[in-house]
Amino acid sequence: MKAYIPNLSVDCVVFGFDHERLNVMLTKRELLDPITKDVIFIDYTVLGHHVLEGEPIDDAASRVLKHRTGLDHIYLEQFYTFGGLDRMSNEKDQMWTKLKYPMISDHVISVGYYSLVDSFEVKPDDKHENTQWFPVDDLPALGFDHKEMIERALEFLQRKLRREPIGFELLPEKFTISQMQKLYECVFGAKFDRRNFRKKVSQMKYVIPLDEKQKGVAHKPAQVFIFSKDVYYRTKKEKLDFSV
Amino acid sequence: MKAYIPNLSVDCVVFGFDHERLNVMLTKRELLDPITKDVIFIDYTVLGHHVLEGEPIDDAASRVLKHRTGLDHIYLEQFYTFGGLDRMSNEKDQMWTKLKYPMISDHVISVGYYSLVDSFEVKPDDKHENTQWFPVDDLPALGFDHKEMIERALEFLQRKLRREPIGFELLPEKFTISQMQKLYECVFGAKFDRRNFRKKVSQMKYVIPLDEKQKGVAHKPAQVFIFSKDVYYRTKKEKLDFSV
DNA sequence: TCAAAAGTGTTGACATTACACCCATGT
DNA sequence: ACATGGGTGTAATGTCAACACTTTTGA
Repeated sequence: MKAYIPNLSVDCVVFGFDHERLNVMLTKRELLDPITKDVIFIDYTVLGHHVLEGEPIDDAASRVLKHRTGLDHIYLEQFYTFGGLDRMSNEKDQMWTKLKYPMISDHVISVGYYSLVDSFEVKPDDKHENTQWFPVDDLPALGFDHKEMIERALEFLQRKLRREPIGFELLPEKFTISQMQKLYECVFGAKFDRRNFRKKVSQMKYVIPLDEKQKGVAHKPAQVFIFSKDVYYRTKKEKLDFSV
Repeated sequence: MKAYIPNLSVDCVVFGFDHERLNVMLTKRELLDPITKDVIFIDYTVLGHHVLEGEPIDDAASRVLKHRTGLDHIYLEQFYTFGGLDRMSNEKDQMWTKLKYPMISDHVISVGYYSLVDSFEVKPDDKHENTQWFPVDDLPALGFDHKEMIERALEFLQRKLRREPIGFELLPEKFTISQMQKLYECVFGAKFDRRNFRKKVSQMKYVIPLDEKQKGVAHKPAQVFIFSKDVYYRTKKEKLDFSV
């Protein structure tokens, strides 16, 4: 077991989509009085851990994800590094740190990553105790600066999704246009016109219809699509317009 | 004098515009054989330094800038954190580190910032020895992973400039549309149509014409403009289109 | 008077928006 | 048979790209 770098951690904001809402995976943090065993506070944090000596930070982020969710080889991207002094300055965070990690510096820099998964692949009640999904627009009390961290991750995701087809990481392999539209609406917090959305999607050559329809739904079954990374990379070209 | 955090540094990619090209400020790094005093190698690095204990990383970046250029209160934004193991793996970087900073870990995480200044405000031959401007499209040999760092900073700058009017940080307070166009062309590495560019600029309410013309130029003198941050913030609104 | 950059409008192609009706399925 | 979401086209508007000539100054 290698030693931790005392003032460097990674935090992963794991986004999941359940075809209704955009969710974030959070871990319960419960501080008990060491003597009376009373609950001092309960709140939640994103998944994080200290970086090990000699460990590349990207690997540290993968390690955290793997360890806390069992997931491997999923979309993971660094978005921002949080290094203010105030990030641990709440009273409860101070207590938590002193009681649980007395050897850790009170100035921890944290490299923020975000990750995209299909919510259905990670069940909230799995063996991963104390870890569950919360809708991004209805978050519980959060520890440290994790509220800001989630907001920033979401902005980053929005900007990225405007430029690149990463939304498919949040969808099952086979999906319908409606599911895709719902996803975009959740991420951007906006409504889109159904016909215009479909028009746009039909111009994306890398969203490919299958010879397959939805089954078991009480309405006209929808066409099923897959995303082809391959076609995407072969057909993409840079746009050079500048705006604002 | 506070202690450094041994494996955490900040690096600032300082961009400057001299109305001809986009430049980066680099420091000469010269390694001499400790016995024979022969030059072992010469190359350049961006401006960086270790973070101090208890110092917010944004402050560390400002400190580096102030110390190395004398500049204060200039545009400064974090863009990416570099934390691979290979960033110091070149033989020359290893030698440099062993000879100059033997106490430093060989796994240093570096938070990358970029900064925007008007090149004319920082003269390359100032008292800031060993620091000079290089065109981004004609860089010398660079130490560590600083080539990748500059490329990434430039991409980041491009994306930011598409969204927000930060180009004015690279221009003098009063500027002409041609200077502005040249800047955009340098940053994006593209040519724009003069009339279309002017049309676009004239829609930007925050680019305000002065009652003033260029002087001493051997052609029709150009209208002079200023940028109003104020007007920008009052008139901006989010765009919600998603592309690709 | 010449060289050099400033300034100015129109057109066609394309993308974006707004909008209403019929279809296939399960219950 | 009905409720539910699936699927489709057009017209109006806005945005982008391409393009050539006249003006003002200093040398």
